[in-house]
Amino acid sequence: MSLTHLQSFVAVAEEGHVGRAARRLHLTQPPLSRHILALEDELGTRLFERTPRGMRLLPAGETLLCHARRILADVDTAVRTVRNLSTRERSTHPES
Amino acid sequence: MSLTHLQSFVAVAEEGHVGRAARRLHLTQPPLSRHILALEDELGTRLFERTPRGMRLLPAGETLLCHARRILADVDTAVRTVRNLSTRERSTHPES
DNA sequence: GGTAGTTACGAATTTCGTAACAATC
DNA sequence: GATTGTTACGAAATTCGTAACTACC
Repeated sequence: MSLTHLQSFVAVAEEGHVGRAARRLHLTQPPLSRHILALEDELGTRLFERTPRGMRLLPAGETLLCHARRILADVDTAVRTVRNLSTRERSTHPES
Repeated sequence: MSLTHLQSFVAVAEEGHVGRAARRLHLTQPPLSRHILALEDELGTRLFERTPRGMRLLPAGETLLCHARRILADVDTAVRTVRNLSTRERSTHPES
């Protein structure tokens, strides 16, 4: 499980389409498809139903989507918090 | 930023020592040291103070530690939730 | 035949571990 | 000189993209 896999998963879930999600992520279809397959393999269950139109979330996928969004948002918050903290520290106590 | 980097960070923070953290993670010191340096580089700030005894958390590191623990716990929960869900599904609706 | 996802496979990138280095007691 | 973290660098593993394949209308 990696953040890259989770980002890929959310993009495919939101687009319902590997091709569009790949464009959105500036990737090609095959690696993105592999991310989803790896995730399904690791979790031991299918996350999407493959339809002729694209990908539709299955119940396990719906559940993962909630968790994935929260995790990715928390990572974003963590990065921005620590960055802001260090910026403020630098402007308050300049060292040079 | 990757989950591997966050795991490495938490281990070093808890052990206060790259060598011990490396043993705990079944890794050698250099890659682990690089994980911390990469994290510090990405966040634009030092996370640890290097002492002759080992590594001591700086304020930015304390902040990140809270976020990192929560993120890693959420990932663990997500994996276990989806896995349990699929196991229950399989025993309730056997397909073969 | 067009649209979708997947597999094969070689190239590029990343990440690892050994060895050597630097710094502090 | 012993203990700590870091840098150099070649080897191993991962991940990418192109091309070819499969499946469904």
